[in-house]
Amino acid sequence: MVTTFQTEERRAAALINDALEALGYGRREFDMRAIPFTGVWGTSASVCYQIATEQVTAEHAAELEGLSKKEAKRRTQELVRQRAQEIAEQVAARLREVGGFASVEATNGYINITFDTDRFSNELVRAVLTHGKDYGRGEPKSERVMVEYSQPNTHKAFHIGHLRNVCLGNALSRIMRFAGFDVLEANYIGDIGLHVIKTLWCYQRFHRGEEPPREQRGRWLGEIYTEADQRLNYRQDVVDLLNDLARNDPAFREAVDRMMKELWRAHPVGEDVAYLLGQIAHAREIKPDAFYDDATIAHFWPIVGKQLTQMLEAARQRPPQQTAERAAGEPELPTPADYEAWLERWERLAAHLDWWPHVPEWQREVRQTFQLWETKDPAFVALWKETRDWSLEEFNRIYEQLDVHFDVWFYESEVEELGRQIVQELLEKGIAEISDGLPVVKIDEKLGLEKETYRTLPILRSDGTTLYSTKDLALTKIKFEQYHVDRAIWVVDVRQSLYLQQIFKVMELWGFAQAAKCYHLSYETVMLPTGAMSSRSGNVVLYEDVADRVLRRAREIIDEKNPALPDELKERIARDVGLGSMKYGMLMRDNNRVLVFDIEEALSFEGHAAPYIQYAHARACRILEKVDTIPTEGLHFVDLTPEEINLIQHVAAFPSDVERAASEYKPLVIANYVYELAKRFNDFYRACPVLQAPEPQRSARLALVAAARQTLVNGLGLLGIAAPEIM
RNA sequence: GCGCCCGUAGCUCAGUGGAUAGAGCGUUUGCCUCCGGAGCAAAAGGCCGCAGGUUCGAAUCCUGCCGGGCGUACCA
Repeated sequence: MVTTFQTEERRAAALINDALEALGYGRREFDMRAIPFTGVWGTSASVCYQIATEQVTAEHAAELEGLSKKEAKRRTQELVRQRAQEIAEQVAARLREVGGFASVEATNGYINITFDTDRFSNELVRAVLTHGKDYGRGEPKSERVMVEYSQPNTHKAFHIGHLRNVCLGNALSRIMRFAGFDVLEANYIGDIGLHVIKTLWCYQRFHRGEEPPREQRGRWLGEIYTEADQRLNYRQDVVDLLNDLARNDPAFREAVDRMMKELWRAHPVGEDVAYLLGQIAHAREIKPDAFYDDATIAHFWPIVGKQLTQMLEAARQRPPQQTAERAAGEPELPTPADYEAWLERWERLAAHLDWWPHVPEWQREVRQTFQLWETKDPAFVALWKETRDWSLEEFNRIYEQLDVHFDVWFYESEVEELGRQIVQELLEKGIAEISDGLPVVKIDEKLGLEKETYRTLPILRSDGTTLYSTKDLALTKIKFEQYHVDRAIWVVDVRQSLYLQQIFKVMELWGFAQAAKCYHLSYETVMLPTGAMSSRSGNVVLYEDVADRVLRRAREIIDEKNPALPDELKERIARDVGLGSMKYGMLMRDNNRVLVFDIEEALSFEGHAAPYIQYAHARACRILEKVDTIPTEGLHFVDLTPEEINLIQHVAAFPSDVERAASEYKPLVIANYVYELAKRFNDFYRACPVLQAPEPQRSARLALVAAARQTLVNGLGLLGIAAPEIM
């Protein structure tokens, strides 16, 4: 959408160029920028600096030659600044003759042009009110874009980390569509793979016949997955803790003799005692399969626990270590908090010492279960389908709540076969080769790169089962060939960054021109104040739990602020405000920054958050509902206050920010925009009475309120956030 | 080793090579007889990690270093 504001900016640039030419400086390429001062609506050019620099360096070459580098620099700066101002004054004088601008001034070497606010405000307000929900929409573009996002795994929990993905992907889709692209929103469900096999193994082995609570079957399945993972990794987890202790705590290493004596008394298996003694004393890695006796760890564990408790006590007694006191090179001693964390891990593992002997057998069983899938065992496939639906039901409930709707649903299970065929094709074409017994693409080699950049991508397991890459190659081919996608976007965690670059390069090697327009919108991990989320350690925050709390809190506040509203309306507002707050929290932070999710912050509806913006909207609605019609013609925007100008200016900037958000794939641009707009509206609201203002001011302000309200709605809409009229 | 990301106010973070680096939270002090106080105003708080370089001009671009995170062939 080209606004009159932008047209006027271009006209100004053209006239400046005419003036430069007439003054003998020649035409230049330069951008116009908004004047950065508050309460002024206009555009500025810094082109005079360009010209001044050229002239100064030419005219003062001899003088500058004789100076030291530093002095020359300072002198140039001084001369350029003066000259830029002189040129700006000449240009300004000429532009004033041409006329058509409210004012033209030369300040600090810039040419500042202010707009005829009366005329442009009239045009702006009329444009916003006639276009309505389409204000800011871009010209239709012929390109088809597919945004693949969400990609949840069935049989696993949907946690707060998944929310960041959904919010980003959905907002990006809305923005791209609004900017004029033909957008397809695609979901890609991870309904098969090792995690599904593990879950189903654990279900069959330990939970068959249990009836999960109906509404929570998806979540229940996620718990089974966690349990499966804990069981299968049990030995490794135990050994990891011992290794961490031996590596990071000298006191633990020093205690090894005493601990081993105790272990020997309880469980005299010489080889194991000797092994533990040697590895711990020298902080060498303990391996989970190096034990002779399955019961050794069970006997050793209480001893470790006792030692940890003692060390925690000792650490608490110890005065806090001063960094200065510590000799150089000496490692930092563990803090009480370290010991508490270790003890927590110790306790969790202590609860399942009976698992240790079974781990190898369980791992075998999982491999057998994988075979049931590979051979499409009917009973197993039926179980898979049934449990898969439990998860999908939960996902759909969440998408419904978030107002997220996909045009295309892909499933990993549906691209396995095509993936295998593709591996064959790539092998035949010589793009892939067998290395160490499995098909891989040696990308750097194929591209002729000397430095390692894309490395090697395995595309099938050596046992013939499919990998994520096998399926992704197939899926990407489908996107290109069946959906005719010109530009494919993946919204995926940053940790898969190299992996996706590899996929793009393989598509390129394979001959797909669209590979050049593949884009990975990566985002950093969502962490908890307690650290990284990990389903195995149980440190996860589930989406539905957070949503429940946030919506309940929103409801409490509405009950407080607006007790008279009908129940149904209150419920709807609570949903709009609560969900808006959650979504905004996910979008207001740059995507390549780690996001620490703090529930307390999510429950606060004050300050820089969605409710602030929604509140500005509700205030605007309060004003507008008190008049019958919004005047749009012949308004008088004269003697404007700075608050009015700032608001008008920002409303006018919406279309170009939409464009920028789309071209940079950055929903954050809109998140910032909409907050700033609300802020400026609140400033205006305080400073400028509307209903009590005398005519013609009253009409102009009413129209401005209506325009700002509409722009708030449009901007929030791009983030998937509703704008309730009352809250 | 190599590669990517982050480092800005006490904390959490915005910031498109341009003019005086901004918000929120927290702290202190004010503002509801006035379109809704989920709001507003004021104060305090900054070697924009460090050092060079490019430029008329650098928080922004380039190089090196320091600190933190992540990735690096059969997990997804």
